[in-house]
Amino acid sequence: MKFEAVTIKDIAKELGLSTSTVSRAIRDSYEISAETKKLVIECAERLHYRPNPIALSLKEKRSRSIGVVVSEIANSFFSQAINGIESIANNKGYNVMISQSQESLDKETRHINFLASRSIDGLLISVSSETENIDHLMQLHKRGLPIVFFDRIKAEMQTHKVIVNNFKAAYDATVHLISAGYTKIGCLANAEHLSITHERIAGYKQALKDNNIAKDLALVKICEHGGLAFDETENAVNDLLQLQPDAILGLNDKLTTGCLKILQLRSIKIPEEIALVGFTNSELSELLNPSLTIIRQPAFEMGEIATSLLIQQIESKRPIKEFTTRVLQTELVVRTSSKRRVNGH
Amino acid sequence: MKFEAVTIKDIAKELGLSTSTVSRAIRDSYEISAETKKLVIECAERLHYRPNPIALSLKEKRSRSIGVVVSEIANSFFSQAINGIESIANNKGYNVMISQSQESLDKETRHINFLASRSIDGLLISVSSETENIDHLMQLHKRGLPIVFFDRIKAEMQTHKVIVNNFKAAYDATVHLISAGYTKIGCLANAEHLSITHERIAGYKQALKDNNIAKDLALVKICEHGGLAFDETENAVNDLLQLQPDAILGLNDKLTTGCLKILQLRSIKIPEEIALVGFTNSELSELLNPSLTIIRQPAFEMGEIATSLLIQQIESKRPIKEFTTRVLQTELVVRTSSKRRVNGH
DNA sequence: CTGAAAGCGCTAACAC
DNA sequence: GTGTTAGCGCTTTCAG
Repeated sequence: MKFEAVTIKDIAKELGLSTSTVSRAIRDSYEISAETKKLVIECAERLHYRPNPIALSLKEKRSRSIGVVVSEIANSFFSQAINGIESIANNKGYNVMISQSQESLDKETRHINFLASRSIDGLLISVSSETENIDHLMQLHKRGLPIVFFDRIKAEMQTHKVIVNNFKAAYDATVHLISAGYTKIGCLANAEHLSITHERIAGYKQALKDNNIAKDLALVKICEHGGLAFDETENAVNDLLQLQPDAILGLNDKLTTGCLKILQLRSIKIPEEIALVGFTNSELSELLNPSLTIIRQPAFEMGEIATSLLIQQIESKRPIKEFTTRVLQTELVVRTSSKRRVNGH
Repeated sequence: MKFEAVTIKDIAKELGLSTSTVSRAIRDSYEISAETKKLVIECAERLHYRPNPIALSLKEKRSRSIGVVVSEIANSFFSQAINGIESIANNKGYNVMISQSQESLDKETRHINFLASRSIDGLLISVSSETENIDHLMQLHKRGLPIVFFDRIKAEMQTHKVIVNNFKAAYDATVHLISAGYTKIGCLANAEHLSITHERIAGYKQALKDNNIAKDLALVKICEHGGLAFDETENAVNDLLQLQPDAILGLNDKLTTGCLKILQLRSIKIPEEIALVGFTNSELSELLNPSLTIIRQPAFEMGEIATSLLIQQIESKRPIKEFTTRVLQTELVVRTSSKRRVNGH
């Protein structure tokens, strides 16, 4: 059940040439006569010859492919980012190998090692919500694997990073809620050690402070699994509801939609009884019931930029010492779910 | 900027052994003394040695990895299927390489060739909506690459296939609409030559026939891009609306949600003015406005089954001659968007 | 029990 | 202009 490819050797045998001649002819080397070239090319076509990149990788220690690790491809933010990644990568002749950590450090580690050992030329990663320690990345990085972080970054590592202004995004969303008349604003966040989590929580808190609203720490609920475990989200929302907030801010995609679902299940009217605003890139957000006020990230663009930086680093002759952190802006799209509150209710 | 991995050679040098001894020690060969083994293992750990699968692939002509090609990972059906694929594959020690064709034959072909040349052991594919001719697949298949189709299959190729009962799914959905009082049912379909398209259209037509509703061919609108090009969908829906249907059946995910969006834009009330039912696996379908009546496919399970069949074929000693086509059942989830019609309107 | 050597597909000195 | 050879990392005869 093995599948045997045509090799350079087959062509050589067929034509009574040496493998090196064939190799050179195929790569259009100046040392080969036009005649031989024609012969070789013709024969290669006839036999459906395809160069074996595995052999190439072995030899050249590079593969013109880059690896991507995200927590979940079903997440619209990540699938859009991946599209951005592919658009640049393909454009520059790189292939993209995608894998998902499912928010598990173990899976993340396994995928990264797999990718690294398949001799990818570089890695794009948004770490899992379990990833506190990044030894698994550090090791590869020290050995020279170019790595670019996007979205969920780790400060410890000296590399290029592409993020959004999470602080401002959460700040603006919170201010929007406040100015729409909401004052007791709950917050659903994922794992605490993630960069995006504390930046977003910080923005939320600052907005409360700037508007003289006493911050109540109980109103911030952490979901370690970032919404992937529905039970956890449900408990968090239920706990939050005990405190009778008049609005909820979802700090990521799955938490926001999960919250919406729970509120619907409990027949809680949005925004009459409680307002809902959240981070999400889902194209369905405006079609939801009610249409959702969201913070949208420039996912596609983030993918593009991260990939450009990565490829630039891969192709640079000298080791790069100066690393940039690109910070993009988010967009607040106001819809029904955070409609201005009429007084009293 | 190259990243040098620790090789068996480094260990050999470190310990003053030959590479073959190290190789055998690492693979726990009976020929190696316990002492040497301990030494080698210890040293390998210390240097963070990882075997190089590229070298292995080159040698063994297999890689314990399988390739997956789908049209779009952002599609909930496919992302769920991929989760099913990964669950089985990882379980059996295989890695999964995912790529998306974006409904483009060209991209599909490039990805497949890339995967094949990376010496994947097998391929799982749901073809793009542009894929009529499958020479690119046939070639690899003839040379012995195990291929399993799922979802969008091609009859020409003798392989395992995993699909749902598309005919019945569309039939049942149409009957449901009819019995809810809708009689002029429009239909949004993707590229005509796709297996899923004609099976679903056939089911739709049969349901009309069985209920003595004259079928009006104009009510079936084809979208070549399967909903990926919003303009195309918009034109199709607008054309359809000219004919004043009282219900629309969306034959895939993007077409269904695209249609919902257009109806909302035009402030057409669902289901009062027009009912909407469609194929989708999105977890948001019940949260939409209105909550959507859907046909849900067992995506995860399809991924699992397809992967089991593929791995079984990969690991089979003798070439497989008998191929199965597994047909799973879909589920019709009735919600508000196809609520029973009150007479007159 | 361990080492030397060949070979997987390909490229790149180095010959001639 | 073309052939020979070594080597990328690893396994696997075949010798010792």
